[in-house]
Amino acid sequence: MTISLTEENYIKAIFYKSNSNNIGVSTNSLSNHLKNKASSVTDMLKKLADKKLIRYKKYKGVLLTLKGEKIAINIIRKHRLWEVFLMEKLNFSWDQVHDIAEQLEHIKSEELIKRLDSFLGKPTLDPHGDPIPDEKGKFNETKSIPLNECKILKEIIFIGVKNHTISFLKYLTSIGLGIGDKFKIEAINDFDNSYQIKVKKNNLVFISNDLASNILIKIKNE
Amino acid sequence: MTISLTEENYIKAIFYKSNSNNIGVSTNSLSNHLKNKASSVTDMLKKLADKKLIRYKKYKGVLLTLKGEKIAINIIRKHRLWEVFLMEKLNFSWDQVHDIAEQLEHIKSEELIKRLDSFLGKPTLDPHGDPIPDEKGKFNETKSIPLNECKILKEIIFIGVKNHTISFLKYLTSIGLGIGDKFKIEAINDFDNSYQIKVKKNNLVFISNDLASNILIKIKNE
DNA sequence: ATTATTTTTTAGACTCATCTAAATTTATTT
DNA sequence: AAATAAATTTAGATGAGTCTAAAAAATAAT
Ligand SMILES: [Mn+2]
Ligand SMILES: [Mn+2]
Ligand SMILES: [Mn+2]
Ligand SMILES: [Mn+2]
Repeated sequence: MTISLTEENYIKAIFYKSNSNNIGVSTNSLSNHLKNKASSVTDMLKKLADKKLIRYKKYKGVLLTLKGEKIAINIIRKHRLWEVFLMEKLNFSWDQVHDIAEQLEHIKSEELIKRLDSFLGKPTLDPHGDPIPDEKGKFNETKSIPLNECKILKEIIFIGVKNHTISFLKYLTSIGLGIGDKFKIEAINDFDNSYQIKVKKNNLVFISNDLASNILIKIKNE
Repeated sequence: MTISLTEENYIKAIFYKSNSNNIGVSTNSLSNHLKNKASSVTDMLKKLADKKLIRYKKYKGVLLTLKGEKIAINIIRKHRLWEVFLMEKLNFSWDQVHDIAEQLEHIKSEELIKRLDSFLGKPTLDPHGDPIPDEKGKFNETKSIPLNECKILKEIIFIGVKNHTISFLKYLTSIGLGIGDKFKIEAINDFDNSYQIKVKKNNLVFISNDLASNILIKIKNE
């Protein structure tokens, strides 16, 4: 059975929109995510259900089958491995890799991915701190919290981003923040819940609560 | 103007079928090459002509415009760079790279190709000895002759293949022949125009005329 | 110069992925 | 419990890319 590029993108979208609860993904949320009309989504859901990649009940939302989930995870694996390649080998910046990986993730060759994985040293995290599932589809999730949930002045490690837009990533770069960096919360303004942090020897940086909610961290020594 | 993957494959096919003489490529030859029906080819030729990528006169065959040619050469450049990547960095063998490169050549990012080119050390030849056009589209052709045109017992350098099928490439590998190898013609059988050659310290290998016609060589010290 | 053959184009149909507009179902308010 | 609003599906249409069958043009053979 062959799966088209379009079908792959639907499968991936369903995976991303799936909650850990067993509640089905709604047609509208897929419609928004994929920027297709809801009626187009319905058409595709019927097709994916025929192929046993999803479980679909009219009006009731949709869930991936095991088969569908495997496909989704494999695409994500490919996407993130290519992102590592683009960053580590071709020196792209972390805000440039996603769009190109969106294309590369659809290249069909299991052997290619196996070799790419080895070539890159079997990385476990992509340039944005997201875990790369292994060949069997296992994610190695490191638990993190958004910076704005941290209410104490602590030493912090920056381990991921919730927002993946180019402008957000570029902004973080501009204030000297990269994945793995340690920084210190110097002050929390309890009026607007904004932060002042100090990255290495840089000056203090002001971070709005909105920004802080998209910065995923781990508290040092914990 | 965007060019679809399908259109790219037609443009590439037209480029490959173009003779150095200014004779148009026929509908049937494209039909054979692409394994599409002639009627489908005609449809696409109309579309490509509308986009000014080809010059097309009904019943008269087709020629690439300068614009079309540029696109064709760029696709070939991408294809061959990816082949080098697959072979040099991911250790694929020369018979495995083509099919994957057929997919990779359609990835759209000029920046990606620029960086890939640098990463690979700006190679000028692909794994099959074919020239890689530079950023400006210039090919650096090295002149070669098919082995079966060489009628004297000489020292030879193997510099390319005319046939790119997996089975042919695998066979060459099995007799110890790889691009750049030097070998000596030990005998030419004038009954069937077959060859006996000696690769390095290996035993003698018998090469049929048919095989020899697909082996591109350069005579050593000439 | 006709006739026959081959090549190419046209006509009409199909699948995939999408859309708009209308109908239907589900959820929310009164 | 109706009425209203929101979400979802159905119906019908479109463009890209393909196909088969038939018509037309170009070539080759008599
Ligand atoms: Mn990404
Ligand atoms: Mn990522
Ligand atoms: Mn190739
Ligand atoms: Mn090649």
